Amino acid sequence: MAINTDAESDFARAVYQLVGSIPAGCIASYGQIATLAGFPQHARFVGKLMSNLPNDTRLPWWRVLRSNGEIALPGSAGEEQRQRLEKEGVLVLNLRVSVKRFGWRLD
DNA sequence: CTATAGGCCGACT
DNA sequence: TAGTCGGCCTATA
Repeated sequence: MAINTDAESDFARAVYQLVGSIPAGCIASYGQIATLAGFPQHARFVGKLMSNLPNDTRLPWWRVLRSNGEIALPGSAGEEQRQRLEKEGVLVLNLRVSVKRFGWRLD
C-alpha cells in the first residue's frame, strides 16, 4: 500500500501527532516515528515531512534524530537543532546524543 | 571507531 | 521510463 503524500494523509497526521507528543528532554528517531505511525518502511518520508515543515511550526522537530542518536542535519541547521536540544537539557556531544539516556521510550 | 551491504520508498530529473 | 537522491535502518565485519 502506497502512502498518500497529501499533507492531510493519515500517515502525515500520525507523524505530526507523534512528533508533537515527544516529551521535552527526550529524543526519537525517524524510524521510530514511522513505525509508531504504522509505516515502518517510511523513515525517510518522515524526514521529508520534517523538511517541509513551515518555519513557524510548533512541532518539536529538533527532537527527531537518527536511530543512533546522531543529528541528521548538516551545517547551521544542525547547529540550531543542537542548541534547541541543549536548551531542554539534552546533552549533545559532537553532534551526538545518548539514545540510552534520552531516547523516547513508552512505558 | 569505520566500512560494506542490503533494504526501503517518495520526489525529482 | 529510468536513474538518482534523500534530515533513514539494520546487520555484519
